[in-house]
Amino acid sequence: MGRGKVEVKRIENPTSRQVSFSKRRNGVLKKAYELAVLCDAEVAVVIFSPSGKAYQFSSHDIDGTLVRYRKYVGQSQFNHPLSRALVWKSEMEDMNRTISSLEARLRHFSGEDLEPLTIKELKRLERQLSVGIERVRSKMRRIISEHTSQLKKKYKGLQEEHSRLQKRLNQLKDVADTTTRVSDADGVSVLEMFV
Amino acid sequence: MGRGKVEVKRIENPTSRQVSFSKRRNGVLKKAYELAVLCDAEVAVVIFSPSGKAYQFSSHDIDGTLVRYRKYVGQSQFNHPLSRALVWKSEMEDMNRTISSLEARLRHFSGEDLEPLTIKELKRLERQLSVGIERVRSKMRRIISEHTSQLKKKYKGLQEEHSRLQKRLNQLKDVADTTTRVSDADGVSVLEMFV
DNA sequence: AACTATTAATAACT
DNA sequence: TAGTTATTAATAGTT
Repeated sequence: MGRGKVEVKRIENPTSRQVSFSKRRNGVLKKAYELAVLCDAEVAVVIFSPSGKAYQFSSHDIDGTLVRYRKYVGQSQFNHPLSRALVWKSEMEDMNRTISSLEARLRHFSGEDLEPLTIKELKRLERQLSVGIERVRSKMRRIISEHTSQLKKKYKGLQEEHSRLQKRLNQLKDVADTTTRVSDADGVSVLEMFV
Repeated sequence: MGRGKVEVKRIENPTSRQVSFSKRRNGVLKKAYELAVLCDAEVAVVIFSPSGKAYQFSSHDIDGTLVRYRKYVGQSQFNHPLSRALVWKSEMEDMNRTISSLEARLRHFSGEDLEPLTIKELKRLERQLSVGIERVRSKMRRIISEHTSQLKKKYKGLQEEHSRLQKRLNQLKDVADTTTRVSDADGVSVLEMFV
């Protein structure tokens, strides 16, 4: 149906190939449409050009047709959305179970929902709690003692500073007394010179 | 391309429709194949006959082509597997965060990983732990006291049974003594009759 | 993008 | 369902 028979193999000339793609693409889509209308069939066609542009025809909803096709060929493939969904679902159920169990243990640690526990489990729980509380208390003691020793250090520093200042003050007082005795006439307190 | 032009509308004659379906189906699949080979395109075709049978052509992996198509049209549809996957992913991340937080709280209750806690949080934790341990201990006391009172009850029952039996035994001894005194000649102990 | 010579598809019939 | 044929439809190469 052209000027000469064509061999079914890749057209090497890029221009010819592009032109043929346009023509034949329309041909396929039209044929698909006619098949669907004339013969009451459900048809879906997806075409990607070599440059990556997509073309599509579907007589019904394309997602519906593709889902129907997957159901038809069976859900055997592991990478299939449906089976993936099942895998995820089971993973989420797993996580939910983990969460429930963790929440139950937390409630037990708070002394709630103890009804289902046996005396043995209660003993174990008490042991864990007393270990826990002892660790928390020891941590608090350590923190408090660190705070305290820091305060002590600061206090000691201040004390030293204080005594240094006291000493300096006394020295100044001595100087002032002497100076006052020597020349009190000008009426200026030597102490005021140090304020 | 047949004996007379055909209007593009559903063929009413079921036989003709079935025959046309067969021929045109092959036509579409062949055209799709030629398009793919000649023009280096990626093509996927899915056809369902009115009776529900599926036919398919794809130049590459059909699932790959369909996934590529979905990516191409965008993940806008909410029911789309890809966007569903994203929703699931975020839900799972959420659950993972929940699990991590629960595990951290459990470790804190066990007195582990206390480093990041402030003194205020430590105090709160100690309070919770002491409430918890007090509840556990009270629960244990209740259970043990119930056990004890049950044992007491059983013991009392046994005691009563015991004294009843003692009494009965004494009565029998009395009878035996009397009988022995009356007729000891046949050498048979009356007691043995009660064994 | 339009034309046209030629091949391909297929409707009706067997 | 398959083969034949008359006829239309598709399209390769060209303008």
